[in-house]
Amino acid sequence: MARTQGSHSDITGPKIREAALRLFAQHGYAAVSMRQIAKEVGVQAGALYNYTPDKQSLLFNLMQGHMAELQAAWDAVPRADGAVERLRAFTGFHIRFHLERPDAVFIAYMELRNLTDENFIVLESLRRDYENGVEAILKEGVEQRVFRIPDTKIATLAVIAMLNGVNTWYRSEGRLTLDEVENVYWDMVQKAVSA
Amino acid sequence: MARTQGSHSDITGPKIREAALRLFAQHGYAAVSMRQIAKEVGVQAGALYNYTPDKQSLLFNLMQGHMAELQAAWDAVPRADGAVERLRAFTGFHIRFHLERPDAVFIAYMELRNLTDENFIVLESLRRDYENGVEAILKEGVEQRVFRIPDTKIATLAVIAMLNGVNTWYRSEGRLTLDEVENVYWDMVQKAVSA
DNA sequence: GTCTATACCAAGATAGAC
DNA sequence: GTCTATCTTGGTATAGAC
Repeated sequence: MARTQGSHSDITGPKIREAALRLFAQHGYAAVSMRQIAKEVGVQAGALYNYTPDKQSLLFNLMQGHMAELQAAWDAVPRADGAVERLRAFTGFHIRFHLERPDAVFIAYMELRNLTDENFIVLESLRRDYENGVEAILKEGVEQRVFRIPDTKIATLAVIAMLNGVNTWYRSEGRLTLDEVENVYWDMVQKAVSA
Repeated sequence: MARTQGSHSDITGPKIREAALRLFAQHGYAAVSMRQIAKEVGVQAGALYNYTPDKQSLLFNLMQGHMAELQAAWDAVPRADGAVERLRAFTGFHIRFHLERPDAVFIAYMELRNLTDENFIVLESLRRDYENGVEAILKEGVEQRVFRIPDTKIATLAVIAMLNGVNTWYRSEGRLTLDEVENVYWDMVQKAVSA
């Protein structure tokens, strides 16, 4: 018979984060109760408070962790030669990273409004850092005369918005492989910013 | 002294829709209570139920109304000559229509998960109709050899995702006029699908 | 058509036993 | 670290008076 009591701090913590991530993505932060999360994990609601001071912190930590991972992963991608190749690398990276974490991505974009003002500022700053990295590539390409872009800030947001769209329709069982998806988007991104 | 009781059916109905639209967009459907909506309108919570059978119907009607308006407005745009001009017309239409109704747009994309299964199917169908209209333009352009698009379905979603992005950053007091925004996006859209 | 009052239920969070 | 039990608040929705 399974134990229903005892210490499980090393596994319960991650399980709570996983359950919260999935449930928040599926139903929305406000629509998910602490009791629901606890049920998924297999503990009572009160036990959650050994791992998070409150529901808001749970959300914030998930979002902050996602953005930190995103930035760290992009920073770890080897710097390619020239703006065109760097943009191509970014396109592939961004698509793959996002497709691997649909829940975290969805939450990071959708639950900003449910953050406290304090937490919101932190997330906005992380998002801006990431965007600035992309804009730097576009600016570089404009200087090198390989891109022609009326407004690099808007183009940055447009490229990211376009790439994020892949999460709304891609299914791994679908007709296209990841490589094909990447190529289709790269074709569009590249032409969109081309000189 | 202001009346606190009496009949106001002709103004209360629209006021409820406006308040719900704004509050849902700002905080999310699940996070907004009927009491909050009532307070904005200036009535008691119970009075809302003279206008909607329940909270879910209120959301559904807002979303359905928005999509119906969107489709009707696009259908009313005069059909331009050739795929390129039609796509340009679409780009301008889509940007302007969406910027005029940021709250409704936000809800239409974000609150799908809070619809009942039945209502979700209806909305998805309306969304697909709209997308198909865009894809038809792209296909036409491919046939006429003015566009070169590896996958018209993906390109449709990519173009719409890119254009929707404008709602996340545009402010009417900002440095760009609507015409300039339109031109910047048209430059990117046109190049992205170009042959 | 709106009010007040309320039924009923579920939420977040805490206390104290084990 | 988890449990059970509970406090307090606020949710949707309804009933009946005006």
